Amino acid sequence: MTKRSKSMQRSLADMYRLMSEHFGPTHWWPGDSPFEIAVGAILTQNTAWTNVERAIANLKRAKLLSPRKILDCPADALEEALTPSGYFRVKAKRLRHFCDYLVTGHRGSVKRMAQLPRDELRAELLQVNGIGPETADDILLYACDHVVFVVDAYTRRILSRHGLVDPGIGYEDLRALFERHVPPDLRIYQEYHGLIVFIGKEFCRRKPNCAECPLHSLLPSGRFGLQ
DNA sequence: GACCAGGCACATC
DNA sequence: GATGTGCATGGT
Repeated sequence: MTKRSKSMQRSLADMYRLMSEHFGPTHWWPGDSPFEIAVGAILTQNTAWTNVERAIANLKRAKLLSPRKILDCPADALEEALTPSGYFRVKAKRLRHFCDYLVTGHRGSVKRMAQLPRDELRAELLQVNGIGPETADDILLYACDHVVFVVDAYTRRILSRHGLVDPGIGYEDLRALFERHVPPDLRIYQEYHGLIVFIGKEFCRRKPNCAECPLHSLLPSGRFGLQ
């Protein structure tokens, strides 16, 4: 292992420890079933989680939280339920595409779908219109218990602000970086992403609050205040 | 009232 | 292959 690689390994371990000490266990991702988790992954695309919660509550109230119910229900009823999560027309379509895939390919069962090997399932999910790399990895990690590192806007922002990666690093490169340097453990990967979301929301939005951030001590000297 | 949020597909160059 | 644009709501 190269010196550079060891240093990255240490930085990512420090990051996890600091976040973990600050927040304790996050038990991320919320959801009563694997299917609900997958639905949340689609609905949270470019959207605040609070808005997603309302939409999921609507789906539950309308008894629509199952793949076949979603496929059977009229488009406008589905869109109405999804309204609070924003982009409701796009998301209604994306949800249908996913449900169609699930019913056609896996008899409507996320559990059955999860039996596929990780990379095979990932490739299948990426073929579904409306599921990109982050959504696919959310579903793999939290709904299917596959060990995969989820990269999101916060992950890229936090690592680049700490000088660990180039801000323009691509999704797959950043995922590979984590998977090379963090030992593959399901609970740790689930927690790691959850902690990044917590940190991101609290300290690392467009107007970052680095002074209060538990990761402050990891900032390379001279970078503080340059965000 | 402007700006922003855990993306993604599609058009255009 | 990079870059731009539409999609929509609710919080700050």
